[in-house]
Amino acid sequence: MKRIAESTVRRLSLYLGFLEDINRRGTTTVSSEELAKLGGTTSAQVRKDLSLFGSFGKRGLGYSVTELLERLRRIMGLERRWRVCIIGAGKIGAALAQYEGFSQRGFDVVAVYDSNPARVGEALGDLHVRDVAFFERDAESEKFDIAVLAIPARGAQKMAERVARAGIAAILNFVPGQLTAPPKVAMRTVNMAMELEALSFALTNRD
Amino acid sequence: MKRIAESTVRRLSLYLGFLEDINRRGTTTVSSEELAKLGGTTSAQVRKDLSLFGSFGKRGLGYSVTELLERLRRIMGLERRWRVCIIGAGKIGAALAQYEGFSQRGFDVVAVYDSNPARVGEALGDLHVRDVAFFERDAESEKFDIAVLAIPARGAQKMAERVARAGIAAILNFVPGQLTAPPKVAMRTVNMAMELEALSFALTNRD
DNA sequence: ACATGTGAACTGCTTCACAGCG
DNA sequence: CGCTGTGAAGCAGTTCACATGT
Repeated sequence: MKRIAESTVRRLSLYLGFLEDINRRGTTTVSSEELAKLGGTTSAQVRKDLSLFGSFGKRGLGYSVTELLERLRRIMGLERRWRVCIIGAGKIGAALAQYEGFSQRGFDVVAVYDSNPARVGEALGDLHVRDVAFFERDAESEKFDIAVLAIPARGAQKMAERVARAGIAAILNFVPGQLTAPPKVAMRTVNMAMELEALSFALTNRD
Repeated sequence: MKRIAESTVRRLSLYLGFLEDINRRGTTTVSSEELAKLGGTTSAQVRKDLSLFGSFGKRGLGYSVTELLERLRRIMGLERRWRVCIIGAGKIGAALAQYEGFSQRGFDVVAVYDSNPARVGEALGDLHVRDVAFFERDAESEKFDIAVLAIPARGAQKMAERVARAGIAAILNFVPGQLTAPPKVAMRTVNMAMELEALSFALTNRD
């Protein structure tokens, strides 16, 4: 399959959200123009994005909401559920562990780890924090698909490599600081400080 | 000033982080090649990014770490500190309120709001949660620069408009769902579900 | 008539390659 | 000589515009 731009993937994810709303409202048909308006883009962009994966619409009419929903779910890999482990039970890790939004979208947080003995055993929702020493053992039996890294920068690179060695091919990275994805691992980084700095830049350099 | 691409801003923020590390180590000079390696980009890209704002380097030698640090801080608007309020004291809002990374980078969380009476008054670090009914009154006297929205999707658009009307020109948006930035407001969105979906896509469509 | 699907044109970011200067 | 700064070239993503199918 041809390479898909990251911006396209982001938009597909957006469209999927819109379609879920639209479907809940009982609307059965949607045009590229309507999706474009919701997503702040153009109808041509929507059609181009979808056309990368096939022709799902009916000329003169638009797209069937349920059909497009199903197609997009398949494209995004959301026909199945994903097993997520969180590494780091600090403020952010703990908040993520209890965030309901994940399971609603098909991601089940099935384990939380920390290296701090004071935190091990602590309850987070219906999980309890495990010692990260057991991470490799568990990864083998529990088949984690995605690891969320929510630990301090120091030691994070080592941990990322442990994750990769344990056979996990995707990392969601909340580490504040430099982290290089191990080979063959898909990584997405969320860096709060960087987002705030972008706002600082925008405020400082407006018009 | 000419328009700066979002990708460029993200990289400048990265370079800034690297320079802080490098400076802490006592190194005084850095080349575009070294910054490129740290940031996973090319030396030409680094030079191009910096050249958008001036010529800070010395040919044959590289960049003075302290000078480039100062220049970048000025460019990013980080010579001053920014006053941040958080709206929503749920899991994510509470975690953000207590996240030390913000103040380290120049962002002071000075207030947290919630609409739920059960949460109002609760202590978060050395702040206590205020009733969002007082948001407008406080915004006037406390001069918030940036609002972090960490509330459910329902009602978020209204809240964004209250933020804008209160004269705050920047929003960091953690709302899971559609949110349109009010006119003249700079907004950055962090959507965890979208990041996970991008990983799902990558895992499903690899090679 | 209407909205999709898609080559072609366009825009803008990235990479190249080298002149310029310490 | 080495590394920056930068026009020019290359490439990727977006927008245009229209032929196509219903």
